[in-house]
This record gives sequence, structure tokens and C-alpha cells, in this order.
Amino acid sequence: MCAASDINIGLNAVIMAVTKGAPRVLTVRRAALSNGQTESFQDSPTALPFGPFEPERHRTLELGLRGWVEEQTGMALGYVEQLYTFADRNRDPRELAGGSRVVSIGYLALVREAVPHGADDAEWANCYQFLPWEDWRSGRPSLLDDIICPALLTWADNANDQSERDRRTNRVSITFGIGDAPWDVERVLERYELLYEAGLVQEAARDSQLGGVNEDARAQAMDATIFSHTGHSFALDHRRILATALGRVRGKIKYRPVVFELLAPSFTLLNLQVVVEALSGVVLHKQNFRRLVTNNRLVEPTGKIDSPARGRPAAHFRFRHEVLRERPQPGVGLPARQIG
Amino acid sequence: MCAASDINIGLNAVIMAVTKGAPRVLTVRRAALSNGQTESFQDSPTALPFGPFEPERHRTLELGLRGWVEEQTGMALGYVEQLYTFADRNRDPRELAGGSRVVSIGYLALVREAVPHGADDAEWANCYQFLPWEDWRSGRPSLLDDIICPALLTWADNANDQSERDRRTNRVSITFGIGDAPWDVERVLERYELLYEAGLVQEAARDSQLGGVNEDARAQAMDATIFSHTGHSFALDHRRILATALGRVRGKIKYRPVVFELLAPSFTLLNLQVVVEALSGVVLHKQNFRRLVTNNRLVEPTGKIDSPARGRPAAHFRFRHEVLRERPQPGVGLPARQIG
DNA sequence: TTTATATATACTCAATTTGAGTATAATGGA
DNA sequence: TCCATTATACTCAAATTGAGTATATATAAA
Repeated sequence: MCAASDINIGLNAVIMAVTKGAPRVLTVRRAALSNGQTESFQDSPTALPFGPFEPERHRTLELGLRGWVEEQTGMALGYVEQLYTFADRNRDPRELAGGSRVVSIGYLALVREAVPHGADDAEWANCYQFLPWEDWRSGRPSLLDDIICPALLTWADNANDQSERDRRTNRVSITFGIGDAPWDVERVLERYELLYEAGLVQEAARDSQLGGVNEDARAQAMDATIFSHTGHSFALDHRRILATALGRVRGKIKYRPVVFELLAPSFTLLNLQVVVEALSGVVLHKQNFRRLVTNNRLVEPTGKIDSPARGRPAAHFRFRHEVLRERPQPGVGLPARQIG
Repeated sequence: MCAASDINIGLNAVIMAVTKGAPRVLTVRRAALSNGQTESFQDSPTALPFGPFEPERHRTLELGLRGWVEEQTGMALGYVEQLYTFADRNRDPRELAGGSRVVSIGYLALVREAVPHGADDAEWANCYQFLPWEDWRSGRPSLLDDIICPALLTWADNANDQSERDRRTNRVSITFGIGDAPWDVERVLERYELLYEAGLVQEAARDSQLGGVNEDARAQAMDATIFSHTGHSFALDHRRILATALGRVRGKIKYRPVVFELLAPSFTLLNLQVVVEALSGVVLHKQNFRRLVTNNRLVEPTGKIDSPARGRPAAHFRFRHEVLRERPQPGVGLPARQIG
């Protein structure tokens, strides 16, 4: 095992909700101090809620996470899943100060948005503030053609030898859906990692000052105007964890009924569709979406009828728990709609 | 962050290959000593290769893993992915001796089987030795109806109150495909965890002596004859990590072309099918499987022809790397065949 | 040489699912 | 009343899937 003195473990929570047609993540403003403590500051960078893993107190990692999230925000989490464990060098300034490496374990929690209490610095933020290229609901974001893809292809061309240039170009094409390659909504993390490697997000420049080995980040980061286009940054490696979370949830809704964690027990089919669209970042064909969820018997009518401001009232549905016993992998596929 | 003195980080590798129609995992026999060192013993329990994360030496967790795997076994890993991070109390005897909690990070590596060198205690073992209920290629294993399902339903019935009984029965049905519920090949981890909770695998009895809080494990573990039916056990939580790995790879082959990591560059369609069947644990409809991989242009003919002992010679194929640029999620679906 | 056995590969065909619509229904407001 | 708006039902062709049958090409045995 490692020498015990050089490792700290931090649990990071992506607490996600969908409200008003957008996926939202609970953020805090808190500075991580070199002694391992945290402290609130108005001008601290935005961060995910995070806390220590305390082995004496908690039997498992997940229980540890649930514990301090409830203490800090007053929220009792329902659905929780582990995302990924990162421990890259130079992603945390605390390494310099204390000399110890930080292992950060990311978790995803899906909740219905509620006002957090016990934490005055907590705020719900639109996920697409941090990953603006991921929202295709109004068509392909112009940001991709105007800024991101050209910069990535330049980065690919700047590689030293031809084979590396080819590899990079190919990777950029597949990851960002250039040319004949389709846009894969699930590759959120791959896209963020590529932008980081190419030095096109704020964190790349920040971390390279910590001694990052990334030449490209150092070189290209000089053109810092690009950062104003590539989304808000987070403290530490938290934007990477958010990207992991969004990619994971986009994949998971297809084969597990996790969307219902984000909805009230009774909802209209449009409510459901809006949540799926917000998460996946694409618009769906309404009639086919309805057919999918009803034919697969994922939901059942409650009998209640919605009374909307405009238009025909919609029936309310609830999740049919029994579907878990009927189909191996119940979820909402994505019958995407073409945007003209 | 945690008090630095109570955490150790171990990296565990599930190095998987498929040979002679079975998924195999590289195992070692090595005792973990309380001082954090390891030592080989002939009579030590079977374990996954594992090693420390050394922050001074390694920039990332994955590089750390690749490093000591190469040192220990002489194998340079190709495809590697992180599985999960566990830190449950009472899953490691080193906790008692040293008082420090062990965080174990599991990794999956897919390789073509090779003789490991530099480690005389390393051996390839059939994964289904450890998870015998997962292999359905000769039909539903009788072990399920004879031993496992009755024991699980008994465990469910032994719950204190009715609602807990119902919850357990439901969970058993869904996880093990009882009644109208289908068998979901991907729920490998869920099945192992349930057996552990119900005290039906060796490790449950072992860990309960470390102070595990699991009443059921303590009670039911008295009937230790059942352990001879529920597969070989592993040291520490390594069987859980193996279950995570098998479940992950079963899911992943459907939408990412990872099978080809396990095959030679040139292969027949039967070679490919056998690997997919070995991993997923079910037999496939040959003609439809062939149609799937060729119509999706996942492979292309090399021109070479196989010369088999019997039967018509088969054409050789190679993986078509270009498919990554054409389809968002290329993989081999599972056109299962009914077993009469 | 013929026959049996084993494997590979092509092709069929009905059932189901999907993609992309059109058609109709039920509201509230101008 | 008509209209904008949303909900819901229905259509229809294309594509995919499930479960075969048919045929081709090899070796081994009779």
C-alpha cells in the first residue's frame, strides 16, 4: 500500500435535478484549504459539494457521501451511483501546499430540486453553463463550428509527426461528430477531456501552472479569449466529474428507469419528455416518444388530468414499478427528431 | 480530508482473456500482510493481481496500474478501464491488524492470453469457477433451481416484517430471473451482492467474523455446505470485483467494439461468436450473429481462409476501425438462441 | 467412390420495431 | 366563433429481428 502520508480522499457529489427544462447541478462556493479543511468565500470558484471520507464514521463510501451531503445541505439523497475515481497529478493546488495527492471519488445523485438548507452558499446551476456544446435542443450549437472544432483541428495539426496528427484528427472527428461521424450524446467526458488536452478550457491553463506536463495546454492557453466561449470552469477537477455524470446519466436513461427519480410521482408524458430531452440534449419526436413509453408499459395512467394554461389537458401517469420484473432493461430510448 | 493515517489505496486488476471457449482471469496466490506488503504462499487464497498506488511515481491511477502489472507479470496492457472503488468495512483483514481502512479500486483489462512471466504464482482461471450460476451456455444451470433460488427465497422469508419480506422476494426475483422476470446477463454484480448479503458465499461467513454487521450472513452461514456449490472464493473483495468486471464487459460489448481486444487481428466469425458467447454466458443464433456483424460492417474479410480439422473452411475477418466514424455505438448485440 | 458428419454461408419470411408523418380531439382566449 | 396550442390516435413504409430452410465445402469413414 502507499505510504499513508501522501493520500487524501475526497468524495464529490454531482447532485442533479431537472427544472424548467434544464438539467441543474447543485454547486457551492468554497475554497479548499491546504490543511484539508474547507471554508466559504464569496469569491471562491464554483465547486461541487465535496467532503472527506471518514473511515471511522462510515461503513461504506456511499454512506459517507450521504452522511455529509445531508449534514451540509439538509438533503436526504435517494438515487445515488458512483461515477469514477480520479487521482491525476496537478489537478489540485492542495498537492503543492501539503505535498499529498488527492484521490477524488465522484458520485451522481438524482433528486427533485429542493431548496438546500444549512448551506447558504449552495446554488442550482444549469449544467450547460459548464458544457455549452452539449445542448443541441435548438440545433447544433454554432459554438462548435465557430470556435471549438477549428481550434481542435488546429491542435491536431500542430502535432509533431504525421501519425500523431492523423490520430488526433481522427479522435477529434469521432468525439465531436465531424464529417460523416454522428454526434454521440453519451461522449460527454471524452469531449471535455479532449478540450482539456488541447488546452481549450480554463482548467488546462490553470493546471499547467501547477506543473502540468501538457505542452499543448501551455502553448495554446496563451490565447485565453477562447475560454470565454468554452463554458464556466469549476474548481479542481469538478468539471470533469460533471461531464462524467452527464454522460453517465445520458447512457443510463436508455436502459434503466432512472428518469423517474427526477420527476414527481405523478407527471404528464410531456413532463417526462422534457426531462429526457434536457438530459440528453436533443429533442425527441413526441408521438414516437409517447408510443415508446406507453407500449413498453413503463408508465400507467393515474386518472388525474392536468389543467394547463393553454391547450388540451394532459393525462397524468406514474412509473409502473412492475416493469422491472417484465423487461430486462427498461428505459426510454431516444427517438430523436430531425431539426430543420 | 481524512486523517491521513487511516487509509490505504490498492489497485486491483481483472486481467481477462478468452481462450478455449471460456472467459479467463489472471489470478495470483499471495497473502496480503498487515504491514501493507505482500508475499507469495502456496496456500494463500486466490487473489487478483493487486498493488499499491504510488503517488510519487505515477501521474494517474491507470498509469500506476499499468506500471506494476508490467513489473509483476511482464504484460503490457492494452485496453484498460476503471470499474469501481470499494471501501467497505470488514472486507479486509488488514484493517484489524493495522487499523487502517483499505480503499480498493478495481480495473478491467482485456488481453489476448499470454504466459505471464516474472510471476511464478500467476495462473489463468475460468471466471465461471467463481461465478458458476452465470454460465447459461448449456441451458439454465441446475444449480439455480436446486440450491441458489430456494436458499434466497428462504432468506427473503426470514426477514422480520412483511414489507421487508416482500422487498426481498421482489429483489431476488428480478435479480435472478425467477417467475416472469427474464435473466439479465448484465446483473452479475447484483447477483453476487445478493448472495453475499444472504450469506450464501464463503466471503460472507469469513467477513462476518471480522465484525460484519450482517445478521443473515452470521445465521445462515452455519450451513456451510452451501459454499461448496456457490463457486470458489477469492481473497478480500476480489470476487466482487470480478463480478463487476464480468457485468461491465457483458454490457459493453453491446455498444463498443471491445471484443476485438480479446481476439487475434485476423479471426473467423465463429471465433468472434465464441468469444461473445463466453463472455455473455449465453449461446447465440449463428446466422443472425453473422448477419449482424457483417451488415453493420463491423468487420471486413482479410481474404485469408481458415483450414479447420473438419467442415467447410471459414473466411478470416478483421475489425473495421472505420466503423467508429460511421456508427455512434458499434458493438455486437446479442441475438440469443432458444435452448431446447 | 460414396456417404456421413461437420461447418460455413446464403437466403426466406413473418413479426416487430422504428421513423416520420397525418389526422383528430380538447382546451382557453381573441 | 375561430384560432392557437397542446394531447392523443392512427397510418404506413422502412428497417430490424427471430427463427428458420437451403446450399456449399470441407474431412473421415464405409
